[in-house]
Parts: sequence; C-alpha cells; structure tokens
Amino acid sequence: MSREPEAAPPKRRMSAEKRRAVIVESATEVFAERGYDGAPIDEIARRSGISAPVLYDHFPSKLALFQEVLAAEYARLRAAWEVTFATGEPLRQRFAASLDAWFAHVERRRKSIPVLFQVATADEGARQAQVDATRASRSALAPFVTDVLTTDELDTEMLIEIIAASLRALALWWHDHPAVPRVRLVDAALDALWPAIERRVPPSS
Amino acid sequence: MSREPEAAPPKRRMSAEKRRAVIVESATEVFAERGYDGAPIDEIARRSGISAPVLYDHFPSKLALFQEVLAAEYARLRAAWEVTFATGEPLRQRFAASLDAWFAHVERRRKSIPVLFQVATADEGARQAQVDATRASRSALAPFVTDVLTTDELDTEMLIEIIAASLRALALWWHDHPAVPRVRLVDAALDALWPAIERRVPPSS
DNA sequence: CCGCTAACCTAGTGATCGTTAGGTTAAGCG
DNA sequence: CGCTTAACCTAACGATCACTAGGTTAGCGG
Repeated sequence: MSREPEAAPPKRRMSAEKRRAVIVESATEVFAERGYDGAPIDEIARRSGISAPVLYDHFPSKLALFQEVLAAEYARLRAAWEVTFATGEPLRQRFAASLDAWFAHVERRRKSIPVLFQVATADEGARQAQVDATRASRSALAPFVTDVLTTDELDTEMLIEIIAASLRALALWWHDHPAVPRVRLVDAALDALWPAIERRVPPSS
Repeated sequence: MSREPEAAPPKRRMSAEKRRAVIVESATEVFAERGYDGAPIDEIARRSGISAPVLYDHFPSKLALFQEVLAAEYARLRAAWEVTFATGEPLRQRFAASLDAWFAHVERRRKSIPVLFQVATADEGARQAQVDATRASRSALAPFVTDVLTTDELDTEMLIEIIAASLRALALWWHDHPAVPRVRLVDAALDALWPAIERRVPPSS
C-alpha cells in the first residue's frame, strides 16, 4: 500500500562510481523527455535515488552533467556507425550496412534519441555543447560524401546537411511509430538518399 | 549622449491594432533569437516600445502570443509554397518552382526562420503549438508525394519526413551561410530530393 | 567494536520570470 | 476647453529552479 510510484528501488548507499553512472542514465532519460531547460535537477536526482545536493558531489553543474550525457550518447552513436565501415565492399553496400547499424543503435537506445536530436534549450552553454557534439558526429558522414564528390565544397556541406537531417527526422519519426520494423526505416533512407549520392560517384568506384 | 541602444524609436501612443502588430513582429524576432523559454516578456515589450503589462492588454499570455506568431509565420510560408502550385506544368517543374518560391520566402523572412524550425522550449503548450503548426505546413508537401506514390502509406510518411527535414535543415544552414545565393539552395534540394520522387512517378505523368 | 570518511540529508538563498494590482496621462470627441 | 477612455506606467507577487551551507549516518579499515 505504500510502494514508491517511481523507479527508485531499495535505497542503499552506493560507491561514487556507480552512483555517477546511475545519475548519467537518469539524466539522459529526463533530458530526453523534457529537454534541457525542462529537466529540473531535483527530478534527475529523485530518479537516481538521491537528493539534489548529492548530484553536486559528482558534477559541478547542470551543464557539465548535460555535456557528459551528450558525450556518452554521441560516442555510442559514432561507434555504432563506424563498426561496419572498414570492410572493402562497394560503396552502396557500405552505406546500407552503416544505415542498418545506425538504426539498430537508435532502436537499442530508444529513450535517449531526443537527447541527441531534439533537446530544447535556451541556455547558451547547452546550445554550444549540442553544436559541438553534433559536429563531431556529423563528420562520420563525410566519408560517404567527400570520397565521392569532386566538384564543390558547398554542395558537399549541403548534402551532408540533407543526409544528417533525414536520418535525424526518421529517428524521431520512429520514436512516434515504434511498431515499424527497422528494415523499413533503413530501406526508406537508402531509397531516398542513395540516388543523391550515386549520381556523384565517379565511374572509378 | 543618451540615445537608446536598441530599436524603440520616438515612443508615441499607438492604436491597439498597430501596437498589436508591432508586438507580434518583435516577438517573432525574440523567439527566433532566443527560443520560447529564453525570450522574456520584458524583452519583447521593450523592443515593442512598451512595458510588459501593456503586452497583456493585447495578449492573454505568453503562449497565446507565441501561437499567434507561429500562425502568422506558417500562413506566410504556406502561401509562398502554394502560389506556384496551380500551373499545369510537369511535376518536376512544379517541384522546382515551389522550391524556389519556398526559399525565396525564407530569404525574405530571414530573421523568423528559427521560429519556424528551431524554437527551443520545455513548455508543454508551446511544444504542442509547434507540432500543430508544423503538421499544417507539412500537409502542403503531400501533393508531390501522394499524387505520385501508389504502394504504401508508411513510405509516404517517411518520404515526407525526409523532404520536410531536408528543407528545414537547408534553411537553417542558409541562416548561417547568408552569402550563398538562393539558386544554390534550390539546386541542392532539387538534386538531392527529386530522384527519390522521380523513381516513384508512374509512367502516366 | 570503534572511528573516520564519504555518501547522504534538510533547509535555505538568490535570481529569473510570468503575471497582476492599481494608478497616471495622452488624445480624440463633444 | 474639459471629459472620458484606453494606452501606458511603476511596483510587486508568487512560483520555479540552480546551487550552497551545514549537519547526519552508514559502512569499511583497523
């Protein structure tokens, strides 16, 4: 009759290292659900099974915590994208495989997707952190475009914008349509984006 | 030695109607620059040449003002997109013309672009307002896709997501690269997106 | 079993901001 | 020229929230 309504199970003391990890995970969830500005420290602390001041024993500020969340998520995402990249197959296969790995990661980390692509903030520092994190991740796309494009740098930039935005949009759309199987997303992305890349592939490759 | 640093010229009384318009325009700017949460009512009022309480003589709340800003901007955008749509030319020409009109509008309303595509907010009501406004606008894209696509509804949805996200991303990218001429944006969008549409055009059209 | 460290707590503080109360004055109309 | 209205003001309220001060206790090392 008196169970807690939220997830904060038996309430034990924890080593600093473990507590830190719990906080980062809770913060990822809350940032994803409510955005940076909408995520109160108290709520993150509560879901981590502690009170707010304890959070400040582990992180110097909300912004620092956010940066850590972004770094962790983008590291995971980049790793997923790059895993299938070293093989010697033709470009289309590599692109398809990378798309599949990318969406597989999105599927695995469903709840954190809005953190990566949609977190809303008016805070200058948090905005900058997002821009930095996004730039690092976007550079993973470059091989598919720069290896292939010979004409113009601006065209490259715009094509990267289009590809990145499309993947972002599909991931968020998937978030609202969880029943759709991954292969549908991969096929849609491949169908829509590959022609734009293919038309630029020099006959050599 | 004592000129105002910001734009709030000679400070006269104004008719309610005119003041309302001034407020909407100031609000558009401030929302675009700082997001919904980051835009203080005081700042919007100051740029409108009044104090904050006067704003509440014209709008019942910050949210209502935001909704009005969104409605006005999306109405303009939709109008720009639809103007060139009734002609009987082939689909590719119509698509190209619509893209050009769309980017022309973006160029004309530079400062308001982030309001349409990037405003950050943790406020539930403002989020909902954005979703509603976006949905209305996105439906303008449908004719290019549904007229053309025969196979599957989910594919249609995903293609619309991709097109809308690409245009949004290009508009925001343009915002950071204002020296690039419009035709470059139009060509980039056409090159990248048309193949995905063309591949689905039934031989009849 | 005892003491010390570090994991944890309650109770603020100060800043920001949406919104309201209540009054002042400009300007159109008779 | 006065009078009324509505455009405008200053001042403050109350809520939220990041962050801090200062104390309490669990649990491990000796």
